[in-house]
Amino acid sequence: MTKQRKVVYDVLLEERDHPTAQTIFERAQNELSSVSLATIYNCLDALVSHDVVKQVNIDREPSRYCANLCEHGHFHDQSTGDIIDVKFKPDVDLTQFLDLPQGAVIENLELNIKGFLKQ
Amino acid sequence: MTKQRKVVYDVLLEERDHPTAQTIFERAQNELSSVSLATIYNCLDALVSHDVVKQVNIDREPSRYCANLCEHGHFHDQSTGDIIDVKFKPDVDLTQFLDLPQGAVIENLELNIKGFLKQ
DNA sequence: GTCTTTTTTAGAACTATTCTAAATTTGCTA
DNA sequence: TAGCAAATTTAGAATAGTTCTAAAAAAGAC
Repeated sequence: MTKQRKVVYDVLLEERDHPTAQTIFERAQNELSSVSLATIYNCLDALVSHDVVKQVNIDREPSRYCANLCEHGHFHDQSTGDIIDVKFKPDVDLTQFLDLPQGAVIENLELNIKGFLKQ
Repeated sequence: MTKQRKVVYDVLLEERDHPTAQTIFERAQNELSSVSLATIYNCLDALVSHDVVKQVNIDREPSRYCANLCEHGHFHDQSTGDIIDVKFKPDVDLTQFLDLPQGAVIENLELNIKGFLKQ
């Protein structure tokens, strides 16, 4: 754990708004002005591959990053661009409502919803 | 409807294997050797924005395209790279199992599952 | 059939991300 | 604490999927 990784992780814990690498870079510079964008990517890769951070991809937009580890989906508000965590209701296993191919073993489930918030 | 758009659409109807723009380009060249990659992208954009074709994005891999219009998710077999359509069981509304933000109006729901097929 | 609009095309440009290679830091062992 | 190997950081170059540009071609309306 280097100071760069700590700063990146702290940025993600601070504001849980699913920032992009570029936004994380800008916030991290406030703590550690010498940090480089390549390092932000390196740190995010390390955190993601150690399952401490989740990478959220919606369409082909820049990846966003999220320190919420419990299983959840994402609601993408198309009027504001905000991304909001969507919890599954207690004890719900979504896969039981799907016609999965025979023998399917699930490693990862990703649910992205686009829409807007009325009022 | 131009001949290029027809060819692109026909390619998608022919083999329902979720090809990338590059693959569609290669297949389209068999029918219309003068077609360009930019045109493939243009045609796909037109088809997608007219809701005749769906664009499927998984991680940050190249977009794939799909002529299956009924609501479904995608199973991404990590050993073969194949993408398999996953139907929802009859009369299931996945959103009723989610804690959506108040006032959420859904325009689009995307479900991507990664894993592999045992045996 | 002419005219306006749309589409196609090739190639340049763009952008998020990854790679490279040198410099620095880490952390182990003594 | 010093020395050393391995890992990490850094700046800048490179990459790759996609989008843009502007000229040529095609489509469709009248």
